[in-house]
Amino acid sequence: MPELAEVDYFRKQWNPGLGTSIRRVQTHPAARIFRDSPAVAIERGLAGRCFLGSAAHGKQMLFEFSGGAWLGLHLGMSGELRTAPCDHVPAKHDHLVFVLDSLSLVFSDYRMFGRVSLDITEDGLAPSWWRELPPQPADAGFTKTRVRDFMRRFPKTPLKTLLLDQRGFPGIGNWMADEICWQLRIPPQTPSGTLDDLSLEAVWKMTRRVSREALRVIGTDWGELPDSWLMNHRWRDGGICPRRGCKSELVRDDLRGRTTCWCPSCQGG
DNA sequence: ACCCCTGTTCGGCG
DNA sequence: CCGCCGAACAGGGG
Repeated sequence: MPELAEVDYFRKQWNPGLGTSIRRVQTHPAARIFRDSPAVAIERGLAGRCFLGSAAHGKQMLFEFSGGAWLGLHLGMSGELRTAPCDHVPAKHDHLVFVLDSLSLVFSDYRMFGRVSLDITEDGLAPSWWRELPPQPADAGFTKTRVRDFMRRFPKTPLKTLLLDQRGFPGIGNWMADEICWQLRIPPQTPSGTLDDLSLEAVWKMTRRVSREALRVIGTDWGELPDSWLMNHRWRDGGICPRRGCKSELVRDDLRGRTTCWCPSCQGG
C-alpha cells in the first residue's frame, strides 16, 4: 500500500500516544520485520520510555522516544499502523504492539516486507541513516537542478523506473510514478536520456505537485483523490482514461518488473 | 489451482 | 560502474 502520502497517514495514527510512556512491548519475535533489530532488543530498549514525536521521510518513518531512543519503521508492501485499546490482544499479524496507559500502538504487516530498527543515540540527534536521506519531493532541497542531474545519470532507464528510485524520488511508489507520467503525457517507458531540459523540469514540477496533493488529500485523512486523476481508474480492467475528451482504454503492462498503467492515446507510447 | 500485488534487495550476467 | 533480469521474501484476495 504505502507511498509517501499513505506513510504519513499511518504515521499520524500513533499520535494519540504522544507524551505517554510505554508500559509494555509485545512482539512476535520470529517475525521478519525484526531482521534489522531483534524483537528482544526493541522490547528492552523501549519499555518505560516516553513517546515524544514522529516524522516521515518518503517511505521511511522515525519515532522518537525519551533518552535518545529512535525507532525506524518501513511499512513495506502491506504494513499498517493503528491504535487499539490498551487491553488489545495482538492478532496474527500484529507483530509489534506498544501498550501505553490508555491505548496501544499497533504495527501490523501480514507480508512482512516491512521492517523496524532501533537506534540509541548519545547526542540527542536522530540516527545518521535518517539524517542522510535524500531530499523529499515536498522539501526545499528537492530542486530542479538536483532532479535534472539525477536523471542525467541514467539516460537509458525509463522515466517510470527512475521515478521509483528512492535515491532520487524518495516516497514515490508505483501508483504515483504512473500518475506523474500520465499527467505529464509522457510514455512511462521513455528513456530519460531522450528528455530535454524542459521535460526534466516538468518532471520535477509534476513530482512536487502530485506529491503535495497526495499528502494533502491522503496524508490527512485518507481522502479520495479526484476522478480526474489516473489513480481511480488504473486498476479496473477496461478502465478508461479520465482525461477530458480522451476516452481511450487504459493499458496495463509490465515495465521492468512492475505493473504499469498508461494511456496509449494521450501518452503516445 | 492459479495469478496478482502501492516494496526492496540480492546475485548473476553482459 | 551501468543496466537488466529474475528470484526471494510472505500471505491474502480475485
